[in-house]
Amino acid sequence: MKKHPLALPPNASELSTVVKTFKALADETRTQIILLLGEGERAVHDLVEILNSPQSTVSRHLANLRAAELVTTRREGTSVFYRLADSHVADLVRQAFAHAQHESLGLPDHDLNTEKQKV
Amino acid sequence: MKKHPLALPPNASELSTVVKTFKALADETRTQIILLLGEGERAVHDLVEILNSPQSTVSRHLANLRAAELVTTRREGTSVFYRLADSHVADLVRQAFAHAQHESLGLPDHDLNTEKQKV
DNA sequence: TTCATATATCCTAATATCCGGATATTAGGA
DNA sequence: TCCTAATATCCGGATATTAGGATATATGAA
Repeated sequence: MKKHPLALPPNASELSTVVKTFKALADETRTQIILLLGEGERAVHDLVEILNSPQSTVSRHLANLRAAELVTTRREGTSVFYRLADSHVADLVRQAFAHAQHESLGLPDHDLNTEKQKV
Repeated sequence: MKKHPLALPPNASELSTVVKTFKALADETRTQIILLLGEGERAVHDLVEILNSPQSTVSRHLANLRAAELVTTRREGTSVFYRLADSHVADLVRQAFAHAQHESLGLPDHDLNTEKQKV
């Protein structure tokens, strides 16, 4: 497959959307929620139990993901079920994890800090 | 293709790494830098010019990306060239952009807010 | 050594984000 | 209507992130 040159000035609106997505995923609890929802929808109280975190906290994170349009809700009685808005997000997170496993082969690069130890 | 169940309790260290990566990408300037480096290495002063942003600001963002181990440096004389640490990050960003383009088909979902307009 | 260029880091104020208890809000049942 | 379970939102304090000018550091040349 050819390597796209990544058209330079990225569409401002797209860039904004992308950054919002990354912001939404830049939190352990939220990333965990995405992983969980990758297995199927879940009611809030289930997530609260699984994550073992106060209800208000979980709800806040869910609201965050909702605002970023990464998840969707469905109400059934008094419960609200959350699910992924689409499969792409889960793919993104999976890919990030795949990459996280790879790393570790960290040749220290040019080592900017220890440039020359001032005594 | 089969759907992986996404092994539940994600390895704590991996989760941490993933979140660090997302945090690093959760900024417009830094995402733009990654896009630029996706085309090849660049010296800091070039990035400063392209991004039209103060040198200290660009350098700070580069340090951030360096800390997240997403980029690598190489010095040549007084200039420092930055490049992607590996191709995965660029893939991740590309994928995020692809997703950003897709969206827009936003059926309002269950619309939690406008549940019932209190007058 | 002195100077100029290119970078990195320091410092401070402004913002943003986070947590979680307290308090709404909503739905359904008695 | 009153009560309870399930959620969402509010609030205030703690922490983190950001921007950018000022300053320090590194490199090469004169």
